[in-house]
Amino acid sequence: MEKYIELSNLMFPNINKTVEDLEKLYPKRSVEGAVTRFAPSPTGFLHTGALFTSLVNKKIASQTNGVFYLRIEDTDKKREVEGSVSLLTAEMKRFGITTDEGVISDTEEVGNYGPYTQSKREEIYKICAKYLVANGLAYPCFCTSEMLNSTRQIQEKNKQIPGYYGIYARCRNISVDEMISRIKSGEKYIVRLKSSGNHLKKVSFVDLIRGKIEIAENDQDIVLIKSDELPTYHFAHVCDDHFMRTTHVMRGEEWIPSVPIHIELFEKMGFELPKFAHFPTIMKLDGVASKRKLSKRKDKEAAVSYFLESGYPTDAVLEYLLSVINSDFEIWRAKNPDLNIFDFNVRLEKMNSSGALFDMLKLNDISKEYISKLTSYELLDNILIWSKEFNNEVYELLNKDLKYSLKIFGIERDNTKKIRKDLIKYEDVMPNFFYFFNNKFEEDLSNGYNFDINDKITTSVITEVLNKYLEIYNHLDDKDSWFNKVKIIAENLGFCTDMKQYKLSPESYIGSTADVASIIRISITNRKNTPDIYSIMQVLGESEVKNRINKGILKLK
RNA sequence: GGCCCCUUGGUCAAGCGGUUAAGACGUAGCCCUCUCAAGGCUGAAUCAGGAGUUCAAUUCUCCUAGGGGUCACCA
Repeated sequence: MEKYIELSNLMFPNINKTVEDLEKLYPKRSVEGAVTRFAPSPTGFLHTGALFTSLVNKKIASQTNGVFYLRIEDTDKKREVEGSVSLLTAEMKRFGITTDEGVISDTEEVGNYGPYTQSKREEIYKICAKYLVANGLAYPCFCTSEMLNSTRQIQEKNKQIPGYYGIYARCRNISVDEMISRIKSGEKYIVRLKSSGNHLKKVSFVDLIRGKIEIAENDQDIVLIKSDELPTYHFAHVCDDHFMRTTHVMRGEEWIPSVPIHIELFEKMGFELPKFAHFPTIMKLDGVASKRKLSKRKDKEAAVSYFLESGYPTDAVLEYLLSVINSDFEIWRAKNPDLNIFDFNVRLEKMNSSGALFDMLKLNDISKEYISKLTSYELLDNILIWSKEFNNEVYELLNKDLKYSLKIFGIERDNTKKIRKDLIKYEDVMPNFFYFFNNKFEEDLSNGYNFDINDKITTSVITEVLNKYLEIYNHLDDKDSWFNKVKIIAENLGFCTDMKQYKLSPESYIGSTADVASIIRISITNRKNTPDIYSIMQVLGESEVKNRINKGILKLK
């Protein structure tokens, strides 16, 4: 016993605080709700799966009046990407994933359980490691990575479980005296757990999503403190979640296999075990039959920045995520179309435990629906905000004449139940509405008109329609009289004005009223699918409408 | 390969021993219609396979298969 204490003092000469001191410094919280956290590594960007993890962690805390905090796990200095933390916090904020505590920017944090950045918690980990060494539960390991590699090769050759355990854990059997003298002589070492687990026995724990899970006990003498003096994930997780008083550890399912390590660590430290929940992975179909994790390199939708850049409303993305993973969200949404997404109660036990495929089509539908509910004011506002950041051309165009822009978005939107759903994301504005801007329209026209309706509608028919239309066009007409005039043109030129009739014998006519309308639509917008032509003309104004029709006639000659 | 997790239509997903096996997206058709849409209606399409338990199995148990994850001084 004495020897272990001597060893621990030798290994951690500058550590004077004890685990008891930490217990006092970070007392049990008085909140009765769940204490949850989101603990990403600063490796560059917010992953879509991570957005989901943070959403659920936040929800579980807020639903129970608990605490949700952000911790940065930066113990791997090699993988760290500069600027990640500010990007991460900014992106979370954009999606409304606000925290009660923890890191809030790359320089600031709030709360009494910090620091919330692991690299600043070195002393805490060392206090804990020293405790373990002093009690003979951890030891210094002098093995070099070459030695480790060669034993791994031997193990693989002999088809044995790889790793540092049993007879392969050679440093665990070195006498304490020898450890002390080797350290004194300046030999380099790391700190390992002295595992007492048995691989043939099982540990079980209750996963809040999956129920009881049984796995073999950990028997590996895993690394606690690396040669850079920072802890490994496992050790940091146990120390942090204990002293930050996390009650619910909720993370991706890739952590399930290492839970036995964590359980052993919690027990050796004498810490109470938190509750665990492991989320399924969001997958993507790769080829025909095989699935894989969303990957940043292959899938644009793996990074939440993609949704931001293309202008998906952030709530639509969250809504999609919830609908993918939580069974009754869509039913709730149907019943409560106007409630905020954060009013939905997430229930872990209702969460699906199998990995879901990311379905862009479904996201698009949700997003379309979301945008269709906005008023023209809200839409313009959102697009202005989006374009200012991501598409300057759109911003300039819309901002030049706000009244005009508002009119564009008002078409078939305000005061109507028949709202169009042309926009999936804000990025779609220009492809859909370019023709409201003369220079954009001209640009589009440089590839020619696309009057491709049917074989009987030749250039001369089109010219005739346009000429007639110009004759009768009156900008002051209301919608009904305007359409009546269109019908008259159609009738005079041999088009069928009765759709039913036309469907019965299309061969007896050049086309239908619909085709006449198409001709007018194309001459004004060069598109076959647009909102109501009458409304478009009203927004464009009389002279521009005449101008465009004249231009069409000229170009066709 | 060992261990772990998962498996209801094309996708997401209700279901928790007896159901005509919800719903959404997508898809096909029809209706509405003065254009483009929007909307409405209808249809096609699912319990991975095999044993067992049971009067009864999508539901419980076991096996097989498939998919995914994990086996670092990375998280």
